[in-house]
Order: sequence, then C-alpha cells, then structure tokens
Amino acid sequence: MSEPISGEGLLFLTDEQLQQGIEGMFFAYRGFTADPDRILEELNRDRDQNYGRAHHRAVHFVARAPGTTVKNLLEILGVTKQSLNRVLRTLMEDGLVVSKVGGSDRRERHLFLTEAGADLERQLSDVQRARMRDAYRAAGPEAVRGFRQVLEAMMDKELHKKYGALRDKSE
Amino acid sequence: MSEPISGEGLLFLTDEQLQQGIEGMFFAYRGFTADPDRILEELNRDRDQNYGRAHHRAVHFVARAPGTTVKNLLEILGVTKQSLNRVLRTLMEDGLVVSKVGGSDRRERHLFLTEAGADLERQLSDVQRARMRDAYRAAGPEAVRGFRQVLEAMMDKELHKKYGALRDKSE
DNA sequence: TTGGAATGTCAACAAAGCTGACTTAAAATT
DNA sequence: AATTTTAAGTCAGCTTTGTTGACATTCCAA
Repeated sequence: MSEPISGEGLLFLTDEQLQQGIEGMFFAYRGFTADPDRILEELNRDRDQNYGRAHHRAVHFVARAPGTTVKNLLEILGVTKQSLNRVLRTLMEDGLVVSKVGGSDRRERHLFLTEAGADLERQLSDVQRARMRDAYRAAGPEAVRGFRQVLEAMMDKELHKKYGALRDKSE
Repeated sequence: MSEPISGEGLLFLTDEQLQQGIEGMFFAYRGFTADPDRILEELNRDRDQNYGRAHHRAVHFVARAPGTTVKNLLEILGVTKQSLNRVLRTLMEDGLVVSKVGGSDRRERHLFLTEAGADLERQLSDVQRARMRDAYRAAGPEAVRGFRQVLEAMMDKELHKKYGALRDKSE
C-alpha cells in the first residue's frame, strides 16, 4: 500500500481517505449529540412535554445570542417558522424562554432564556463541552487547529458569517 | 483579550473555544449533508416513494460493507429494526438493494446493492466526497490530520471498532 | 428437542420537519 | 394617506424517521 503523497499545498486524496472523512463525520456527530440526547431523555421520563434535539438547538442559540429575533433564529437553524414556533411555544409555556417586543421595531420578538432556561442550557452545554474538551485534549493543540480549519471549510460561509454578525450584535 | 496558553500537550481551553467547536460541528454537519439532501429532493420530484437521509445512510453502509447483515447495519446506524426495515423494504422494492440468505447461518440476510443501487450511491457519494475534498484542500494536509484525530476522539470507540471489523470482513 | 437468536411484520404513536392559507401588527414605501 | 412589505404567529394536514410492543417464522446450538 502506497502512502498518499502531499506536496506543498497540493493534496492527493484517495476516495478511500475521503470516505473515511465522511464516516468520521457521521460517527463523530453521533458522539457529539449522544450526551445531551441522554440528558433530555432522562428529563422527559417524569414530564408530560417531551424535549428533543430541536429544543436543545433553540435553547443553545438563544443562550449564545441573547435577545436575538425569531427571524434570525429561523435563518440559523434552517427550519420553517411553523416548526420553530412549535418548539418555542412549548419552551415559553414551560417558562424556559421569554420573548420581548422589540424596542426599535415592535414587530420583532427578542428571545431570552429565563433562569430555568439557562439552567437547562447549562446542563446540556456542560456535557457537550466536556466531550469536546476530552476530544481536544486527546488530539492535542495542533490537531484542534486543523479540526477547526476543516470544519470551517466544510460549512456554508454565508450562514456562518451571518451568525457571527448576530453574535457580535448581541454582546 | 489574552490568547489561550497551551504548554506541551496541556491545553487551556476556554468555554468560548469549546463552544465554537460545538457550533463548528453543527454548521459543518449541515454543509456535509446539504448536497446529498438536495440530490435526493430532486430525485423525489418525479417519484412516488420519497427517499431521505435514512435511505442515504443505508445505501452508504451497504456500499461500504457489501454483504453485511441486517443486524450489523442496525448496530452501525443505531436505529430500531422496525425503522431500518421500513427503509430497506422500500429500497428492495425499488430494486436498489437485494438481500441474500446467509450461507453458514440461514437466518441472516446479507445485503448488497444492485446496479441501480450502486448508481444512486455513487451520485450521493460523489457530491459528498467533492465537498470533503474541497474542505481538505482548503485546509491543507496538516489540518486534515488534526481533523481526523479530533473526530476519532469524539466518537464512540466501541462502535467504530466494530465497524472497522465489519469492513475488514466484507473485503 | 427445546431455548434463544435473527429476522420480519403489524399497529400505533411521537418528534420534527414540510406546505399552504390566513391573521395581526407594525414598518416602509409609494 | 394608502398600499405594500415584513415579522410573527396560527391552523390544518402531511411526510419522514424515529420509537414500543406484540407476535410469527426460521433455524442454530446446547
């Protein structure tokens, strides 16, 4: 078996190497979501309302960009407003999220976590960060840089820029 | 703003850095699945039966480990047999997948792609590999190594080992 | 020969996405 | 001032993809 050759900046990538990257993403994403999924499942045991990944995502991005509008959240999550609305409604009913009428534009609703919402977010965030931290530590700082670079190159640039702008505004 | 310090092998990871990793996974996974999703949507236009990500995953792993059993596929995909069965049934009805009764154990069904199945798989695989290739090229060989290392560290080790064993057998 | 494993199937349900049609309020534009 | 557009929300209905639970069949292995 001959090793793939990589000259300066030029990469000879076999289909097998790419395929392994693809499967790496698949398996890693599974690991990445496993811990929050488990926590939500446990929380759902007692309760009537069931929270899933959609709720996690909503709570995550509201935590990260407090005061963001529904419109913004829709763009980031890439779902329809009907779908998001169902999620937000339950979160608001349960007192985890509140919406405030916009100051300059009163059509807009700005979203915030309540204390209870922040608590849930922290629980989910903690385990996910722990997994990420362990992976980073195991791979080392050089690998982390590379990891970030490849992820960056794989995502939709427009969307990511938009999100970056949002986050800056919300601070 | 002070830069995070990283000594030899020791990483000081701020929550912000980890959070960015988490969001990197989220956005990158979206990009990662976007192209196959689009192709499937186009194919679904004309047809009666609709294929989605579940079908893509099934076809992908059958292509990668030809002759694998339903049991194995269940473990890899992490879904119930009822859920997988629904997907496999439509794929078999449409002549994309065939199952053969096991030689040594006749309870087992070994799965294979037909020519048509391999065609679909190739279509989906091509765009996904193209995206991966572009990302790899943009990030460079050093980054790719790091990327693979972090993914490796993030996934469930047992599952991945099991999958590796399967692939080896199927060759 | 019997127990258990592998597979498949039926029914019913839930989470989370979708489209389409519509309302309300407010901002923007003409 | 009137109209159009935008933001948000709602209702109804549908699809995909996951879940349980119950059950039948086949057939290997103890």
